Amino acid sequence: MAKPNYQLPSTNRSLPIALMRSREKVMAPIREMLKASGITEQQWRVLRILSEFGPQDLTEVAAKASLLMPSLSRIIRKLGEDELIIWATNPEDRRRQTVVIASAGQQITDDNLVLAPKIAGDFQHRLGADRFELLLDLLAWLEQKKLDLINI
Amino acid sequence: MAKPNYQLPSTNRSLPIALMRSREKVMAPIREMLKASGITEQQWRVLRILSEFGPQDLTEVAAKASLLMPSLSRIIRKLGEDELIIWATNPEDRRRQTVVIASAGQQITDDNLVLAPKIAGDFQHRLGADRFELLLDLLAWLEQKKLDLINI
DNA sequence: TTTATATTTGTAACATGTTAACTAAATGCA
DNA sequence: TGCATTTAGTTAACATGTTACAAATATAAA
Repeated sequence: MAKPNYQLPSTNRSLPIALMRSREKVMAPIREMLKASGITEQQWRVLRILSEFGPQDLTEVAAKASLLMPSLSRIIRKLGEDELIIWATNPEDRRRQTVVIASAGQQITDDNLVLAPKIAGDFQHRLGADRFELLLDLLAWLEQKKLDLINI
Repeated sequence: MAKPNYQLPSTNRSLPIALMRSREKVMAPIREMLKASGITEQQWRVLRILSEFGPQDLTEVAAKASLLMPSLSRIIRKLGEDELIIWATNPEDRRRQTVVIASAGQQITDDNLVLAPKIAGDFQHRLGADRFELLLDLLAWLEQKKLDLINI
């Protein structure tokens, strides 16, 4: 057993942990809302993207939903089994799977679109519109540069 | 098949998605670093907390690491199998499991504490110290109030 | 003391995150 | 054309996230 080192930096102002905790807080009411429809947060993201951007291939969905392909692959299979989406091989490039939202999926999307903006709006109201936009900008900056470990 | 509704709000300025993407970017180099030690991000959080705050019960670790108990339960079992931690029933309250970092776990913690602050520092430098602090403050504000769905 | 309740942890079941390996199809090029 | 390379997607394996439920222990109330 090692003697603990009490000199470490505190986790309290850790950016990764702060991002994770904030995300939990933001997602909690959304998950609560989606429970009534029997879908998960990720399934909701996929349905919303199909509803907003129309039929598209899996790689496009993955990019827009920030899902890795293996996750999306399972999600699409589940959504297909539940008949919330329809998907088929693209005849012009038979590697591609083109996905379309089905009526049951559109219904779930419509149902939740009443409440979803109100939840988002509550967080916006909590911070104030200006600070809310500032937060989104700061988060976007984090993504801009590609981190190179060698140059740290 | 439903006709897609193209009137939906864009996902581009969605706070949950922005938080998730930022977190991915921030964690990527940390995961890269930890790969050399053969531990995951969550295992690293647990080790770091045990190193920083000393021996403590599982519930305390879960709160500090923002892990749910079922996840922590599995992580602790794995860390124990790998002999990175030691844990035992608290004799004063035999429901409690008190966990202590082991020497191998302390070694991993020490190894990574050279690089971890540099990775964090890179993001801080990317935003500038002031904006970095502002970001942490904004994230903290998100968590402050408890959201009540009924009052939205 | 006995019963009821609360607390701490564990387990199960299912969904997703992550990396690696793989298949099939399309593309680039000698 | 023939063949290597690239691209799109799937599958496998393991770890974690999430909810629900169960078990053990401690504490409060009757």
